[in-house]
Amino acid sequence: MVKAGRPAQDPVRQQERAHRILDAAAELILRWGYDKTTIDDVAKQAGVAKGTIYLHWKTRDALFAALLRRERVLMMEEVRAAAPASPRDLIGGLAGALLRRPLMRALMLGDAEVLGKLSKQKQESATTPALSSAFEDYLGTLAEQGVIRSDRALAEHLTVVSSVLYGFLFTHALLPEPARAPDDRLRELIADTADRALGTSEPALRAGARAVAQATLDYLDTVAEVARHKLALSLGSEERNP
Amino acid sequence: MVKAGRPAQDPVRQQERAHRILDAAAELILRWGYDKTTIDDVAKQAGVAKGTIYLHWKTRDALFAALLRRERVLMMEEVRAAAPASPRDLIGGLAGALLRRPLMRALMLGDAEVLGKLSKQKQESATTPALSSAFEDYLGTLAEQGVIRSDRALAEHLTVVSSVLYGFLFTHALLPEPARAPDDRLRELIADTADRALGTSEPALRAGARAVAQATLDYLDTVAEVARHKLALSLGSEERNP
DNA sequence: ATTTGACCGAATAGTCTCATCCAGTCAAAC
DNA sequence: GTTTGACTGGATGAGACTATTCGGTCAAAT
Repeated sequence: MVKAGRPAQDPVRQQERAHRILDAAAELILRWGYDKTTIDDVAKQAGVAKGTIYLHWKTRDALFAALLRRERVLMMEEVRAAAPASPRDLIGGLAGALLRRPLMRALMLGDAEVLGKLSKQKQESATTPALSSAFEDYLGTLAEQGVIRSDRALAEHLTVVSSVLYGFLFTHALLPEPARAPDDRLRELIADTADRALGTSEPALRAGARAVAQATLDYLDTVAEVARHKLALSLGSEERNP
Repeated sequence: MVKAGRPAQDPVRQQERAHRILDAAAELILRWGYDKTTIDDVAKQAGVAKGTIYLHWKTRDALFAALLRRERVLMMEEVRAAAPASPRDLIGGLAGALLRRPLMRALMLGDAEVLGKLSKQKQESATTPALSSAFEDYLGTLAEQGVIRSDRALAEHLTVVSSVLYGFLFTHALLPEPARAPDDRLRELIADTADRALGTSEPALRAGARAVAQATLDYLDTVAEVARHKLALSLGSEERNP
């Protein structure tokens, strides 16, 4: 009865509010887990009314999907900002970024404590065509420059990288605290293992190095761009179909 | 009053019976899963009375522990029989053997469908000292012969191998059938990745190769022997403490 | 001495009822 | 047009009780 309801309609303010809500959701989901974080909690934490949240997202799940998408964007931008110049740096960057982001880690490890039921769906993501082709382009360039072995199918390279990343992260999470290597060391081990697995570790020609670095950045740019695009859709109030 | 109840006491017959019971348990657990396999089922399948099972194992869990121990023995003997001559062959052999044995796979992947509650304990296994020292000896020899890099702690080598094995197997299991590489190929990828990660892939001197092969077999012998010993304890009617 | 299977009790599964929670809606306030 | 929060109803959980299952025992049979 006190506050007027009309200062807005400004799409910038709307975006800001969307992010405030996501901030609130992130904090609560990390503290209490997905299953125990209610929309009412999020609304209170974000300082908006519950109905407002439904102006942005049609369902609870859409809200959390947006949260994860935002997290992915932040992660990819962080990786990109480090300007990796080789697949090795790229993988190291990804590993480091994943280790540093609890939500991403939980998502990747299928952590039921944090993500509850949400973690069980998550194979919906049939990778966007744009991403596949960007990845293929990237590998193509790497092969041309002779920095990865060409006796293997692209799909196999993907399997190798995924498996190495996943294996180290998971094993790391399972290990009892005392025996665990520090995160930075783990990151090195991952980058090193994946790099050796991919490569003819021939140091690449001077000129090739530039092409590789450029391809790496291009690839990251594409990935980040796609991620941002998906996020943008998730902030407007778009819908996933059932 | 016709048949005496005394033909037995022959420890060989007892052993045979233990194995028959384990065979029965293996078949049932693979068909219906751990949670749904009852002692009565096992007894019927094995053609013995329920009480007889309790002459061999004090609890249901002890029976299944014995089953897994036996599986491990069989697997290690299979790997050993292939006479791997390098860490690469060893890891490939392990991967292949794991892929071929549903119970081992289920155990490794924590497959709740098959192993139910059992899969949640399984961190009881604080590796036997004998195994650790055998492993250290093995790595020591490899380092001496220059086939693995010596700029890394032993524990890290272990982490690397575990992570690679685990990562590939798990990713493999998650992937949708059509996209999955065939088991043989996967085995190659695993062996290759782990080998590159461990190694100075310098081909090792002629003389060194023999020493490496010998060390590999020695290591496997020790592991198999320890496994057999633990199994033997599990067949007698020994007890684990709570 | 060995083996058996009927038997026991603890744990689990099933059923019904009542209370609570919470995602999502919408009429009213601004 | 925008925001709100009381409200709804479907779902989920708590509680109380019964039925069934199954690990483990032991007296009897051989």
